[in-house]
Amino acid sequence: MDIGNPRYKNQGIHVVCTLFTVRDGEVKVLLVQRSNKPYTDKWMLPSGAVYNDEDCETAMKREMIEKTGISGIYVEQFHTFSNPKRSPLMRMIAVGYIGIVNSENIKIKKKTEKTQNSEWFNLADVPCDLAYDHREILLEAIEIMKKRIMKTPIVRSLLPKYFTLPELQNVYEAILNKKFDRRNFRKKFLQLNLIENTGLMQDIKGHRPANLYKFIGTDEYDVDIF
Amino acid sequence: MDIGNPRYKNQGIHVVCTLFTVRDGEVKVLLVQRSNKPYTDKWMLPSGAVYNDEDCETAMKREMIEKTGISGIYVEQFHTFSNPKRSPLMRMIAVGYIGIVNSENIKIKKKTEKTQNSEWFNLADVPCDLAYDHREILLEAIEIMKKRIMKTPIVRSLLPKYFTLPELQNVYEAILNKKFDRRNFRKKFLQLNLIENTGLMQDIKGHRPANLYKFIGTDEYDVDIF
DNA sequence: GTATAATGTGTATGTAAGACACAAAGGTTC
DNA sequence: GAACCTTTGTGTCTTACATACACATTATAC
Repeated sequence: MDIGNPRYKNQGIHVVCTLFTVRDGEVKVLLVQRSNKPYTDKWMLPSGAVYNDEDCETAMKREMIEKTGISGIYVEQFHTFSNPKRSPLMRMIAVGYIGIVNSENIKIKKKTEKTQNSEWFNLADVPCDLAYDHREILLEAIEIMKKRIMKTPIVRSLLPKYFTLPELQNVYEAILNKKFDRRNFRKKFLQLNLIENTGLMQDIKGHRPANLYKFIGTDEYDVDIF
Repeated sequence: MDIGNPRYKNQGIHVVCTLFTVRDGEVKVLLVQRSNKPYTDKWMLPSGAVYNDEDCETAMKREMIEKTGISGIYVEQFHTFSNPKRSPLMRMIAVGYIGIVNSENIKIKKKTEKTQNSEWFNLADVPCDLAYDHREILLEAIEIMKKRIMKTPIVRSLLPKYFTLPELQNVYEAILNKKFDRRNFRKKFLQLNLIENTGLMQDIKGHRPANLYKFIGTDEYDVDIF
């Protein structure tokens, strides 16, 4: 192999993470605000270079810790973006990941070496002029997340360890932006055998408390609190 | 951005194509045999470097023409492989694509600048010691192809312009390695509204000829005959 | 104890999937 | 041309799943 061939010299590999959460019935995505050139002050999806001794998933998790302080997230690769003009600096492709977390107990870093701020944005409030091609990446991630939400364990990490069926239903309704019949939703989800009733009750005032459920099996996707 | 940082210097981007076909009721994959180091004489999936002025899909199609002479194929990205040790030469990630073609009328190049041979292999006959991590890539591609075969237009390119329903069923049976009931298969496929009866009849001797069908809509995935 | 606010439950209907057997078309053979 | 061979083409019944829909229950607040 002709490593120095100018046709494919100076290529770079980035990872980019679209991290979603649901709070107050709204789907939100985590963005960070740049402090450096290019795209100074623009918002972007958390992203960064892959080191030569890492695979992309490892790099993505390291970047998330460095730029946002969030660790232990479950992510899935969804698409690799390779438009040759996507970065003005150099030839850079981006391997895209999707993640979902329960943001209730997560404190995000606001300021880091390369970022001046970080925020959860409602999808409707995301600025149009994200850095690089991150708007395109985000739009594709939203579509794919909707498709996967019914098919992969991605939703586990959105809920606390114990949750009620109405809470679960609210999450699906927020993400898919549609309403479900309560009886049908419960019937369908329960027969999937993914969750079980703990026998515990929700601690709430003002109305009948709901049963608490938990996902059957692993707790491997628990999110560490930073 | 610190372009010269040794932590992410000298990275390379490859594309790799798992091109399937079905012939004589068997699923086959196209492999090429290397002539250069490393992995001299080993078989591999067609693959190559992405140039700095191309996106990955363009590079993949160019590589296929250069290494196999096959053009005009429809492909879908499926996964990016990034194990830091996957290439012994340098840090190299591979963006993986899946394609399917009707190989009946395709003549493949046998010898090129970097390859000494190319062949369609039955899946059971693929050598275990493919170059790089191509065995792993192939195994993942097979799984994903099986899932997508029912959901994307990928199967269009496997059949000639006009085909019979039994031919279509044979293709699905070969790929999924299971038998379908003829009546149920026809009922299901016809109600998808993807194909239409042309009114023409198959030209065959020895038994009742079948109706010829065609895919509704575009011919955009026609494969050029080289 | 009465009102309020949410949870929890069963049935009936429509739609898609899966199992299953025989007639029809064309060619070949005698 | 009659009988036979090979493959295509077709309908119904059963089962599972998706959808539509209304009322009783549990707790708190007043």
